[in-house]
Amino acid sequence: MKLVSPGEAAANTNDIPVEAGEEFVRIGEMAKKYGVTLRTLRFYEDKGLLNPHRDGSTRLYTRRDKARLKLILLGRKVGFSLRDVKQMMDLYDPSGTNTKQLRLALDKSEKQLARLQKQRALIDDAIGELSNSMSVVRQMLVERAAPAQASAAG
Amino acid sequence: MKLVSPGEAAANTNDIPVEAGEEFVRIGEMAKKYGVTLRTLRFYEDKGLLNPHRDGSTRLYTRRDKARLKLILLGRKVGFSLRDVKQMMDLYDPSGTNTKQLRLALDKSEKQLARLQKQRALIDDAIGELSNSMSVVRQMLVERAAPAQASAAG
DNA sequence: TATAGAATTGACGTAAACGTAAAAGGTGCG
DNA sequence: CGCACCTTTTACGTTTACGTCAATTCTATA
Repeated sequence: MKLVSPGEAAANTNDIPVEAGEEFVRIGEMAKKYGVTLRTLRFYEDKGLLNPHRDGSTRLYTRRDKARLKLILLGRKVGFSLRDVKQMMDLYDPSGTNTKQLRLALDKSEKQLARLQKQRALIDDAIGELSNSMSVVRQMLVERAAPAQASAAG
Repeated sequence: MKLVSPGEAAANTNDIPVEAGEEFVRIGEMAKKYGVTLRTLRFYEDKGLLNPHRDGSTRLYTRRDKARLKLILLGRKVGFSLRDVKQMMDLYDPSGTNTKQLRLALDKSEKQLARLQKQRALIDDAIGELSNSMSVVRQMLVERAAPAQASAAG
C-alpha cells in the first residue's frame, strides 16, 4: 500500500491507499468531517445505509460514501427515519433516470412536510397553553399574600 | 356500600359508593372521560402521579384525582415529561401558599418554553430544507427526459 | 520494545410512555 | 347457572438511534 499524508487537518498516522484519484478516509476522519460519532457510522453501515470499502478490517470511505452520508444527514434533519432514507436510497440506479426513486422521495417528502406542519401546529398550541399557564402562575405568585382563593394543583 | 346510578352516560353495572357528596368513578369511566387508556391510568399511578382510593382492589377516582389527571394531561400537552409533572405536583401542600411549587412550575415552564421555541425553529428549518429539496426533485423529474446531468443520490 | 492512538466486533443499556398479552377474580343479568 | 363485562396484577415488548463499555488488534513513533 502507498503512503500518503492526509493533506488536510488530520494527524493521521496510518496508511491511506490512493488509487486512480480516489480519496479514501478512515472512520475517524469521516466522523470528524461530518460531525458524527464512529458509532453512528458503524450503525448506519449496519443498517445498510453505508457500504465503505475495506482494507482488511479497516473501513475506507470514498466520496460516494460521503455523498450518501450527506443525504442521510439531510434526511435526518428534515425528520425522515433511517428506514425511510434507506428505502429511498435503495432505489438508486446509476444506469437509469431514477424516476421511481425521485417519485418515492417526492411522495415521502410530501407526507413528511405534512407531518412537520402538523408538529409545528402542535408546538404552537403548546406554546400558547404554556404561556397561558405561566401567566396564571405569575398571577398566583403575585397574589400569594392574599387569602387562598386560587385553584392550584392537587 | 350504597348503590347509585352513574347519572351520566355510563352503562355502569357495579357499585359506586357515595359519601358526603364525593363522586367516585372506576377506572373505565375515568379513562373514557379523559380519553386515556386503562393502562395509562395504572401507569400514572405506578409512577406516583395518581393515588385513587380503593374498594378492595378496585380503584376509585375522586375529583381530586380528576384534577390531578387534568394537570398531568396539560403537562404532557405542553411537553413536560411525567417526571417533571411529578416533581411539580409533589410540592403541593394544601396547607400553605405553595410558593415553592409555583416557583418551580414557573422555572420549569420557562425552560420548557425555550425548548418549544427551539423546536419550532428546528421544524421551520426542516420545512425550509425539505421544501427546497422537493423543488429540486420536481425539477429533476421535469428534466428527466434530457441527458443525465443531475446530482442525485448515490 | 514500550506505549499511545486508531481501529475492530460484540453486546448490553438508554430514554418515554405506554401496548399487549396472560391468568384470574368479582358482578349483575337473563 | 353461565355468560358477558369490568377489573386486577405481573411482566415482557415496542420504538429509534445510537451510547457505552469490553476485549482485542494493528500500527507508527519515541
